[in-house]
Amino acid sequence: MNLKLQSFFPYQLAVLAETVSRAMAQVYAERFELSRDEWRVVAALYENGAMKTTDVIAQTTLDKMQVSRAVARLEHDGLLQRSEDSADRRNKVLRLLPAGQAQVARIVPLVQARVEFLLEALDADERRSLEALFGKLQSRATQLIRQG
Amino acid sequence: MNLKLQSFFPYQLAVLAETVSRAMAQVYAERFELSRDEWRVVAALYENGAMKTTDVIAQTTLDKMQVSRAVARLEHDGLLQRSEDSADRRNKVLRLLPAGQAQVARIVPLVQARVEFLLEALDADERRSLEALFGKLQSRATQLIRQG
DNA sequence: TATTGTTATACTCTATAACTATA
DNA sequence: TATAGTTATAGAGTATAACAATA
Repeated sequence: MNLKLQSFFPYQLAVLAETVSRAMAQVYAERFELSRDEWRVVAALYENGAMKTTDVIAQTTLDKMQVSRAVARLEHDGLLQRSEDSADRRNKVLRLLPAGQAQVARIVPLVQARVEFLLEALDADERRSLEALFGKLQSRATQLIRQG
Repeated sequence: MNLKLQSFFPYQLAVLAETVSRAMAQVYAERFELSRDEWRVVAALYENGAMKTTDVIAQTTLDKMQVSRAVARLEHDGLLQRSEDSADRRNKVLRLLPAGQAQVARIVPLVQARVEFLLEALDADERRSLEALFGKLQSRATQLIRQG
């Protein structure tokens, strides 16, 4: 193994993720003024319909504070609605408003086109292989963190 | 393509990179109190010996402000030495001091062991393939950013 | 005029925990 | 007592640009 940053796996991964993340943020942040956390929240709601805050947290890798703040801003901007869950009044149920739906509907094809552009570089085998490699690495990295 | 975050490529990549990055930071940050930027600077100097600031910038994806601040703290902590370049007195030449060398020498094997643990999940073919895939994706992502 | 590196400033993110309300 | 969600606050990181020294 080589410490030279350019060939050091964690460095390559960090640089690639940062680059891809910026390429996506050029769409949802620069053109649509959403933060990354706001984008994750609306993307989850767009895909799943109404969700409880706890489920959004589970699906987005955001913590409750990040979701709370993203939701407050999205509600203020009229993109989503927050309502109580009659089954357990500690929960909040989140739902995109029409303006939010429309906003996400404008963003999604642009973001998908960018992802497609990235993945065009890979054939079907390579895409499958990438997915498998990510799965293995993710599970090992999670193990490392747990061990501390 | 699927917008569902869990199967959305940029999301998987961001989560993986974040996890790996934390696993590495557990070593250099929690045990050795270096920031990510400081770690990149000392790693580059450890690998290459004395370097001009501009070369550190080129090799670390950090900008001049990040390097300037990282270097100021590393110098304050007695880990590196900053001196002038007689050929062009605008440049600063950076060099690890013995204390810095020793510090990095303690960190490197721990970090390498963690990377080895991650990559153990992959056979030789898979490692090569990962490297190739990263290269293709990085070049496409950079293209996207340039286009804006 | 352009480049290297430092400093200033404002802004955003993050981490931790205290707090309110419900259960 | 425990959980869902909000608020407070301090610290870290980021972005932009002004600036001094040198070329």
